[in-house]
Amino acid sequence: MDYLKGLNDAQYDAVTTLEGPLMVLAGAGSGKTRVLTMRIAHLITNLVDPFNILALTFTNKAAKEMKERIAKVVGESEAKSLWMGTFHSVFARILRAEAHYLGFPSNFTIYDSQDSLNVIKKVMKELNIDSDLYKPKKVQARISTYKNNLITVKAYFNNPELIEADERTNMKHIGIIYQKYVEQCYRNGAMDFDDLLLKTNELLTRFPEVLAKYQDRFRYILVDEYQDTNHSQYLIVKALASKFENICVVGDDAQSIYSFRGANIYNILNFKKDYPDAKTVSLEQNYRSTQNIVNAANVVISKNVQQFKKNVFSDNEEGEKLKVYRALSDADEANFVAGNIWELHHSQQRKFTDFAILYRTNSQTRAFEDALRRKNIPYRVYGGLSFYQRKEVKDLIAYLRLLVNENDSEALFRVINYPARGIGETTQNKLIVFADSQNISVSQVLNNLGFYAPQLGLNNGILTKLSDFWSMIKAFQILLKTENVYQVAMEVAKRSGLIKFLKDDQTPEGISRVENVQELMNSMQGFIEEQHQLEEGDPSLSNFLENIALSADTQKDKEDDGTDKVSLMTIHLSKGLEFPVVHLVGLEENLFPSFMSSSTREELEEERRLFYVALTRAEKQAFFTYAVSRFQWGKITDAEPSRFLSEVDAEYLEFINPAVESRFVNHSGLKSNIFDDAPIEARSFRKLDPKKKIERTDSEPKIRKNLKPVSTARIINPSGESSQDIEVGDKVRHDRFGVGEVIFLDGTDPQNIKAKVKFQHEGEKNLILKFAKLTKI
DNA sequence: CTGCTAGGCTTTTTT
DNA sequence: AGCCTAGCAG
Repeated sequence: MDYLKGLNDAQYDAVTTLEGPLMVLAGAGSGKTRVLTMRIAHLITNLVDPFNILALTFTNKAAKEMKERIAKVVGESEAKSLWMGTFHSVFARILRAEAHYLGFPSNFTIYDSQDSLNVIKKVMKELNIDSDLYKPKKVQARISTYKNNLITVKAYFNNPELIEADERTNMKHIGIIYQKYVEQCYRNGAMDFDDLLLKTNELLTRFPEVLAKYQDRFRYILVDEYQDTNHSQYLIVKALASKFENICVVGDDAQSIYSFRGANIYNILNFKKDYPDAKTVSLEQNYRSTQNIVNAANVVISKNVQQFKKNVFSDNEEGEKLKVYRALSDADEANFVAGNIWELHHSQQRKFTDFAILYRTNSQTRAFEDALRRKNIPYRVYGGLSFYQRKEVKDLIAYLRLLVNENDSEALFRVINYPARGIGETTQNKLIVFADSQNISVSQVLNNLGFYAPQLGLNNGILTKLSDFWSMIKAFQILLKTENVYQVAMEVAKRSGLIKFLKDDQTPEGISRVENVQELMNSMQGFIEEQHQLEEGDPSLSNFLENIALSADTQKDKEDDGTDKVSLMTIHLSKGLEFPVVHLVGLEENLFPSFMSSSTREELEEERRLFYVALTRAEKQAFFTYAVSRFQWGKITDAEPSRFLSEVDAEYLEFINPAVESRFVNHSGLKSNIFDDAPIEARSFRKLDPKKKIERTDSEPKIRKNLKPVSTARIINPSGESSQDIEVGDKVRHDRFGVGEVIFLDGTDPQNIKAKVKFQHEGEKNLILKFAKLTKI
């Protein structure tokens, strides 16, 4: 039982309490993951069959990592039969097995948010509902909320309060949209993310024999990140655990950051009510961070009204103060961060993997990518628009989805005229209207085209095109019976004309689209190999599709080649991770806290928890940055520092721009005075004479002027202006290729000079001077 | 039916 | 800045 050594008392308690309900309140950095893994390992060494253990995590990544760690303790073969994964993936699997109970095909398609939004838009169009009044995104959010609270269409229409509420907000058609949307999904043989939970609930409630089966199977249940479960998930867990009550939930109310998708913090706050006999263990010692970091985080989170009393502390060194950098622009901010990383990489011999750049929104990524690239710092962006959400990738996937589930009309109409084959909107609408009128799916119409043709009102030319398209799909389906996923996809890409269509576009974007499709093919081959290695591997197309529907991070894993890279990600994605040095950037009002979340106390508290999560990722050092103005939404916007900065006690902070520090200390109560918008040169004068503040607005145009060079000067190349005279023999630096020497120049037209450069690591390259971003060194 | 352009609109976080 | 749509020419 080596693994029990080195646990503190609370951890030991949590690991060894195997029976009965248990709630582990795990403060940030308190060894939560360790406790969870050890607990599972302990169950298995105490002869609990892994087959009877269900562990629900928040991300697939967390599941994968935990499984690997467990395998190290109890061995590969034992770990294999564990059920571990996200709610969505675990219950998708169960739903496939039991789909017939619910009248769904077992090969149902899983719609991601994008797909479901498309369906909602179409439904609204059919209903002739003004999408200006009913923002599809809002409608989608509303429907999602209903589903997550188990309010089915029927329940909705039986609940006058809900209907009234929607009427009050001028959305009285929500109900009918909801209904049509659900019907359409059903007809398409598709479930959206929320359905995976909702239908599981339906399955367990309506069919006691199914419930009994899974209750017996999952005798020991563990739920990680319990504070982020929604009502629907809560009910599933409760139902499954109700027989044996061996349920262990782990979480931290201070880190609940997903209420926007229905997470209900009361699930954890009320655990004791659900299980009066529940034992509670609090893990309060933070092993991760310095005292300064932990204390600063505590101060901020204490501003929240809604929380458990907890005393998270650190016995680590006091550590450095948290540094604050005030940037002039987003580009300046990014340059500072990149420079800082470079600095620390050298002065402290830190690896690049030691660094994380955390931001509130994905759109902030770009500036940092630019800055890092310019300094030749390797980095990796997590999240963002996933590979599988790219248009060209989704298009090919839509073909594949159609092969597996031909009722999926979302997929069908995505590809029926892509690449263009003369089946336009008019034709498509006729098909939809007709199929609707007969209450059948479009694929059924296409399957019996000859029979329905007279009623469709289409000319012979179009009918031929339709039947050609459909026989192509049918041929693919037959192929699927004998060939593997990769071969089928290849055939689809070729025969559908997709590849040719993409290849015709020789712009850089077009080329990268082809590469992305290639990449998708590669990932299929990877998938096949992987599945063959697994004992119960399933290399089928439907399994492939399920994998990519439920894991936004499949492409991340692939990129995870263990090389030394700086991590860039949203704060949400950083939950559960830790880094020696964290840069928390974009600390500005309306960005963080988000302008979408500053209206109610609840929203603001969630933003504050988000800040808490971000800060507690840091082990040794934390840097805060904010920009005084930011290029965003197509224009330069002035920004004020985030309120969270002023919520951190000054004793934990150190300002890197000295002028700002004195201001901060002097007027720490008056936010508008703490940070000002003036350019640096002006600042030193003003500091002495506060009266000059009146001129503040006058100085704004100046900032703009000053700003531009900062953000663009280094991106835009001296385009042929020959302002940068590069000659043979010069030492130069290139963004991507590093340092090299110019060995040959060719051409007289200044717009078209070619340079042959021998790079230290990359060898010789021919570059067009105009485009290559070469800097003389 | 397709392909192009100009103009309008909306900007969070994710399984 | 990017995405989507409407409108128009071929």
